Amino acid sequence: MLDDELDQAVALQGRITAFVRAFGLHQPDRTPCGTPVPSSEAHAVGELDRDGPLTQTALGERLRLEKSTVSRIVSQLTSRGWVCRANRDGDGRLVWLELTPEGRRAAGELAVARAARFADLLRNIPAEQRPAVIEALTTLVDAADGQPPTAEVRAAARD
Amino acid sequence: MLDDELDQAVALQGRITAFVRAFGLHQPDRTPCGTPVPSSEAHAVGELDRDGPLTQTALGERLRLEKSTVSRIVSQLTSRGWVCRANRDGDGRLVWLELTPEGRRAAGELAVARAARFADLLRNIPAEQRPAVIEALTTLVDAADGQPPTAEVRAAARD
DNA sequence: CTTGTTAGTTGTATCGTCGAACCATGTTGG
DNA sequence: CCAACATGGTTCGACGATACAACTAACAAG
Repeated sequence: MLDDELDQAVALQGRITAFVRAFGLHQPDRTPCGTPVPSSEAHAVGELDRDGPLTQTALGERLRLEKSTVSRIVSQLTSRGWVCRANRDGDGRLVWLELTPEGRRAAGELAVARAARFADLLRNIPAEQRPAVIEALTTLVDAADGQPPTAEVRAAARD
Repeated sequence: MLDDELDQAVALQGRITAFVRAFGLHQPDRTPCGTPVPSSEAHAVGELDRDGPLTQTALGERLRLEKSTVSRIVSQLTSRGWVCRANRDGDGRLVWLELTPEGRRAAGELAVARAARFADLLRNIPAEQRPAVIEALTTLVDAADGQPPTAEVRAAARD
């Protein structure tokens, strides 16, 4: 590995770390809404709002979460009355998740709150640099997708 | 707000969300090392390794964590024998944190492991785009710093 | 109908963080 | 000089987020 590459890797690491801290991704953010909503639930609701009814595994793949974790999140959402678990005819094992009208309303409010947060962030980026930043993030996501931190990878990395 | 800006905000949000998921920032990552080290401890050690002895509040500011959280992390690190708490002469309230030789060794190993992770990421970014990505992240950190998610801000956002 | 697979659930463990209450130790103004 | 305030840390209790393992129910083949 060239020194130049090593320098770049170090820089990348520093920037990402700094961003995580500066943007508060560490913190157990209670997303604002009528009642405070845990962010994991907010993510799930957002996904269901965008991509219609999903099974739990499908939702888990989108969120990159373990099925057990998804099951718990969904339980919380149903007890909130935002999601309904349905067994459509066909495969009896599948649990189809769909937002209730309440859930759709909540999803809308959450989307607004989130948008405001990101609009603030955007406002602090000089206008002429915005496209470049968005472009760069796209590149970064693609790069991260190339080395998905699945359970196997993480387990291997631990050894 | 212009529609264009709104579109950009939505794009930004999507990219950041995608990156968080793709890079696994959600997951309780046990950083590899001799023994698995919780990532919060790894961050603290890294900071102490870079910026010499620090007081706990100083460390907390760097990590953007509450003093109670820092106290707990430091306790774990001292019980690991990686950090020593010292009371220098002067202000008797201050607790100065310094890595032990063991701690410095561990910090080195952790740095290597982390560097490998980011080198992998870098390798998935086309070489000619790397400087642009790093530059964009710098811009993003600055933007995030402009609206630091401190306790007051988060509390205000909740209301 | 037995064997194997797949979708979800539940139990257990760990990590990560905050806020409030509390205790020292300093600092400052009367 | 001492009372009142400020500051750095610690402890306690709570909650969020996640994983893995063991289990059940439903399906799929042979």
